[in-house]
Amino acid sequence: MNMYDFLEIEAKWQKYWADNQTFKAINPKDGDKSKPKYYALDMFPYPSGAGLHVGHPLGYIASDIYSRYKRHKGFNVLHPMGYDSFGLPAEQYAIQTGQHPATTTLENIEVYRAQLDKIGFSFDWSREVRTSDPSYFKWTQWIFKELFHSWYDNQADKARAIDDLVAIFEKDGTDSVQAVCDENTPSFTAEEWKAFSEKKKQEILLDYRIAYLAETQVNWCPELGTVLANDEIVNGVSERGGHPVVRKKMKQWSMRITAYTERLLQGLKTLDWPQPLKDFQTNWIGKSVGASVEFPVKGKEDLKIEVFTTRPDTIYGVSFLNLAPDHDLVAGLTTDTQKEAVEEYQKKTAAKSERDRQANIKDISGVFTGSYAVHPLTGEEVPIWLADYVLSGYGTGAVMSVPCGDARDYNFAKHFDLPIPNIFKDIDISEEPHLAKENTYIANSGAFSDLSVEEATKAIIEKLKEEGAGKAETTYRLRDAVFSRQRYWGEPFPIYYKDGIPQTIDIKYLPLHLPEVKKYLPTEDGAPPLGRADIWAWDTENNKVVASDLVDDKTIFPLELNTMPGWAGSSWYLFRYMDAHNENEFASPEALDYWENVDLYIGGIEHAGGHLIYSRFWTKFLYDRGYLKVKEPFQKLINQGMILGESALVRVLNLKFAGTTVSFAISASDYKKLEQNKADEIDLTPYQNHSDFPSAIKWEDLDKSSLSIENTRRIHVLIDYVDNDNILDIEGAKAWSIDFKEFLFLPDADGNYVVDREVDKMSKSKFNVVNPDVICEKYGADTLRMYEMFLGPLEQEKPWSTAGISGVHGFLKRFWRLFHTGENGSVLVTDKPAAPESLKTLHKTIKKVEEDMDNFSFNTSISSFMIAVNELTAQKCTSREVLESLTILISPYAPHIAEEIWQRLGHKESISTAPFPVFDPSALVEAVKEYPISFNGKVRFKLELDADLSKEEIEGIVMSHEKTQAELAGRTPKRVIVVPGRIVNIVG
RNA sequence: GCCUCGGUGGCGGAAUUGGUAGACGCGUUGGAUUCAAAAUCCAAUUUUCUCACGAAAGUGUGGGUUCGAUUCCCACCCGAGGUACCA
Repeated sequence: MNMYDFLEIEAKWQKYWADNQTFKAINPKDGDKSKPKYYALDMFPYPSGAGLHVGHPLGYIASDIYSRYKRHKGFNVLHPMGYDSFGLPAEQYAIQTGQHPATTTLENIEVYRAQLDKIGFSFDWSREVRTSDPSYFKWTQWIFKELFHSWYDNQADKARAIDDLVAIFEKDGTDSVQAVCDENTPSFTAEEWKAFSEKKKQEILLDYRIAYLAETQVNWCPELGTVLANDEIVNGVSERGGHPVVRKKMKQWSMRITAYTERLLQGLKTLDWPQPLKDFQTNWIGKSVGASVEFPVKGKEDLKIEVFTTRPDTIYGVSFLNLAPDHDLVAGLTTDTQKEAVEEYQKKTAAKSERDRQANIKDISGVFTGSYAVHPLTGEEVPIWLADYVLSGYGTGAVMSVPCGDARDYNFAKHFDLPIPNIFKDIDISEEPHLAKENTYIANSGAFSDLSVEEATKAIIEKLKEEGAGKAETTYRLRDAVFSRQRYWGEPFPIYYKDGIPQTIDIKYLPLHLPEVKKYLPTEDGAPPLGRADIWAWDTENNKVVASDLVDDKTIFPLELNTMPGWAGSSWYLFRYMDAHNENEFASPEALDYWENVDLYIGGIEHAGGHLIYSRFWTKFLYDRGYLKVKEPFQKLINQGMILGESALVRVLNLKFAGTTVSFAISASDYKKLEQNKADEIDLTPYQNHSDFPSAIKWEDLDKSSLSIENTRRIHVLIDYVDNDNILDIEGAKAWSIDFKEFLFLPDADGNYVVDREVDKMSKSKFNVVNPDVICEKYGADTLRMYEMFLGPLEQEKPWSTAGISGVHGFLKRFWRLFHTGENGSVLVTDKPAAPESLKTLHKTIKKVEEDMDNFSFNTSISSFMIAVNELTAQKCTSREVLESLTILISPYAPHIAEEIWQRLGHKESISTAPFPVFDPSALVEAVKEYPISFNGKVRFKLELDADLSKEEIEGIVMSHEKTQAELAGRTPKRVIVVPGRIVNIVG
């Protein structure tokens, strides 16, 4: 009786929390900030059809523990959850089945919710958001409109309303404007501006808008029928599905994120993010500081080659120029004698895929154009070459080659026997180039000789400026973000086209709902799926969507057919949670002011280049336009490590006989021999004598060539059929899957078949997925929560293994029993003062748990809980004070059992309202009383002391102690080192 | 190549302003309880030598600083992840 019945307890409290809205966060009235706020957020999931496995909740459990801890600490905690519910898988499924993506998405969300609920999270579900919900994407469309109606003013270094720009144009034309805009934007006077037609004006403004429409080179994926962002492409193929991607020019919506490069970079310094993630974003933005330099072409004075360099100090070391093979000027530079070679080289490079170029990174190739450039400072002639290591997409697509100071230039010069002038003082470059900048002085550089690298950089840029041959310049790798997707299941743009010019739809008429289509594929002539919609035109008189064939381009106009990318909805969702049901604003200023930004954000590292950059961009934009008071969305961020699955593999060898094949499940040693091409060492008698070997097949017919690694494969088997010694339950596996039925298993001498084990991402195809529901049913959610934390540090990748779970489960049982020491297992607590040793146990645990919380080191807290429960059990502690405090400490980790015990102790309120116990150092005084003493680092003995004494006091006691005196034997020590609470060393 | 993180028992992992390395858990071994099993409890468990008392070595390798180094410094080895002809 009174057993720890976790199933009943957990169901009971999950219902209680839901019924009582225990975790509903309140937005205080009138901006009352007397209670400090804390915003803990998880990266919201895309609800896929596969449901959750034990890896998914890891981060949620961590943020939940921290949220519960913060509630105990008196914070007003916002801890919401929602779904990133627009996305490709639902659309692919719709294409295959014809089912509307909204339907499947809804079903998946229900499965997710049921699974999440079983784990006992303290989410405030009243604030749930779904990016595909019209009440949500209304505001995504609104933000797009704001981006469309904004431009970036470099002088103010912020985004401003486009109306401001129009006013400036009307007053001064382009003269006083310093904006981030398209390269070929024309200059004009105020008069010229006023004279422009409305269409012309709109076209010009489009060059300035932050959300703009432009003909851009995009990554087109024919297989998926859509463009992809750079971060959606991995190794030249699409991240999803692995389809090939080609470059193509298309008219696309883009986001002028490049306006924010510097601020995105600077902002990183203010964030408490993991270093690898910051480094990733720094590289992704890819800032290079240097100079652009113009090299006139000899004999063609109108032609100038602009190069970008980060090392202007080395300009006297230039011995040739290198252009990208597809550089615009190549045709004009090539002489007749070199024409054939150049064209062949261009063809060769163009044919190389991204992959080939990466694979052949060591191959040096290039071709001379026949032309020469004139060095802007020395006037010397330098040959112009083409090389495929120069990329047209970066910088100016041309480099000044300084072989003595750059590895690629050096190798190139050696390979083609070009001169390698040395411009470094006292440095030998005969074997390798000199790349370092530190302690380096320039030589053979005219007036700049003897300057340090740093001095020379400045002086040479100055000189180039004087000569009109160059200027200081900074380039970035980050490009503007393509914002159009040729998909159905995404946010429609609030845009229609009048005379080819995009117009926005007023907020009053938003959201613009997705139209119904019969098929979710692109149209036959290549338009996006929305091109199939019968009702998809905008009636400007009645302000509503009408049938597409009514378009007359007078009052009824075509609507945008593209939809927004996945990152649109996820870039601002953190703000919607603050005021999730606001129908008039994306969130009220009061709510935004109160909750500010996310204090703790937990999620995977895979969003480093996408979501986490875009959402910083939008936050800064909304800040510029006065909607937000914060400049960054996520103050602290933790990347939780993935939980991996352990999979088991059976090695199968297909032996071919005349006309048929027999599949053997072979031993690891035979497999290894095949791998090492030592097939002749394999003993074939067990194969031949296998009891199930078909009698109809003659062994003499064996095709010897089938004894090779090519005829093997490894097949995943459900891990449940494998024991701790990796021995396979052959009968079980055969009954489980039809594949295994036909294999002839070759057991070892002891009759066991041993499988290979591998640790890998959890996936259905590997049969290594562990479902949290199963764990909850067998051990309970509290055990699952604690065990996931106990596996190891949060940030670390770790394999899931059910082996250790009994330890945590056993702890919860002992915790339960600690209270049920009364007659017949009833709860027994007393109000008598607690024993000092019990107080010691308690306060040492409080201290440790608080420290662990500060460090997000949840795994070590669990160890101290285990120690505490063991000690208190041994002490037969029944003190209410001690046991209640301990329950509060444990409750963030194991909330269900804590609530149940809390109630059994006579409390009416949820334990989540209880204050966190206060640490009392005096309870620990006795705990630290042993000081080992050493003399000359050799002799040591222990001395019992009281704690909380000063160094001097301890030293006095130590020195006068008889043991010390005996040890010293009349000698005087040189030094006595005292570390309070630790150790005492006496140095002779 | 570069960047980042890491390397501690049979396993997951503790321990950092330098202070008794191996907490806690798993596993293993032995024992108690039981007719038996499950469950529970107790004890041992870094390695080597020793019947034992005990001794020595020991945190990837080699050096260094220090009375004292898993921790700090230098050089190297190995592993994981990321990234790249980025000028």
